[in-house]
Amino acid sequence: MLDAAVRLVRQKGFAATTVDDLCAAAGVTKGAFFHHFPSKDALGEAAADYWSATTGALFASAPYHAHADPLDRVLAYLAFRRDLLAGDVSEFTCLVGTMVQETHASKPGIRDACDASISGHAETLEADIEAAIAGRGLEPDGWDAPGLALHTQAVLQGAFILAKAKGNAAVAAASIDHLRRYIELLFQSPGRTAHHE
Amino acid sequence: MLDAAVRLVRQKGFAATTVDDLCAAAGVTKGAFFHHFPSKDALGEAAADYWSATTGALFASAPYHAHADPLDRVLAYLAFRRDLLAGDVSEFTCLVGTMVQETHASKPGIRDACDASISGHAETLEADIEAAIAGRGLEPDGWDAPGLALHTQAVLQGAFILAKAKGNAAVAAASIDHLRRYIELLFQSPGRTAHHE
DNA sequence: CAGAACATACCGACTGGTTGGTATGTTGTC
DNA sequence: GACAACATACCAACCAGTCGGTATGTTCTG
Repeated sequence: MLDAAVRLVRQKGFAATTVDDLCAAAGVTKGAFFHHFPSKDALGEAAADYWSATTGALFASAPYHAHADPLDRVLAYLAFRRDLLAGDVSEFTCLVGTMVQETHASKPGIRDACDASISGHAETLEADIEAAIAGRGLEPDGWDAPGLALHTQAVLQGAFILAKAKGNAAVAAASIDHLRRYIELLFQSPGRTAHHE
Repeated sequence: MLDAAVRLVRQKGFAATTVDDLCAAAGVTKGAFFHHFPSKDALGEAAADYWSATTGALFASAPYHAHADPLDRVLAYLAFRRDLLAGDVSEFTCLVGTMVQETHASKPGIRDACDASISGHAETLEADIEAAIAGRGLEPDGWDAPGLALHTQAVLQGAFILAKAKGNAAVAAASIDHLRRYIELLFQSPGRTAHHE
């Protein structure tokens, strides 16, 4: 049922997804729906939490953590995100990024659940960024690890919007490449030679 | 009427904005609405076009074009975008970015109008980026001016999503700062000293 | 210039279908 | 038989869109 919600909301948005749609897609009746969720909004929050849990598990078990160097882990994370851009647009875009656009002003519960999902995911990057900063003796001027972690999420969310507008993943991949280039440049101490690309 | 549409859709999204809402906000009757627009979807397309026109005029007359150096114009554009992050979230976020999320799969007309708005705006940056590349004798490796222009729009759109999730503009400003830093690093030839910041 | 014929802009009650939600069964299980 | 997990039937509110009608031009014709 939550899977159906994720699928439909990613395709049509939250407001345009009706409870009847949801029930039909999940193969349950309306009675069952309202047995489990007190309202459609509650389903929205539950879907956001479910999204946090499933994507959290996906990223926790992803191979990019294996790299010894923390910066390599961050760059491998981006490569992993890039590899996920496959299939139809609605299959790789972000549920909570979509929902928060519609609900940010009118449904605080859903908005907060979406924020928790995005911010929580960003936090999983902070330790690696922090370690990369410390490991290279960098002294960031005007930025820090939490801020850079959030910026990566902003780039990804924006990449999804462009992909939706253009109907293809290529433009999103290009933005991720720019983000990778940025991080490489950031962590290139002034005197060092460029990374091999 | 189009102003009311922009305001309401930015607040609630396209699907959640009803024609009656629109009429009440614009002070017109339903008869008048359907006299001017054959359908709600047509209003959506018209609103996207109106958005292209009004934002186009805003940016065309903005002061950032005055700089002599093309790279300075690009950086001043970003400073201008940063300055626009004032007031309520729904007052500085992007209409077409919001609409395309909901309509990309089901309403091709609106999606294309949104794409035209974003892509058209990105194109206004291309000449300056191109001139900055040429003026510095840069030989971009793996990127070009149109791609970087689109990336700026991705960052801005993503910044808006984070601002909506967190309910404040600060996180969006931070992402624009990262983008500015990226562009500064990109245009810093390997041997040159860093820009004053 | 008078007046018929037509066009445009608008009104608001109405409609058929849809919406989120409820009230009341029925079924399976401990 | 008690209680959770459903199913069915239903409702009032709401939705986009329609339709008959009006008021105000505009154009054409003699």
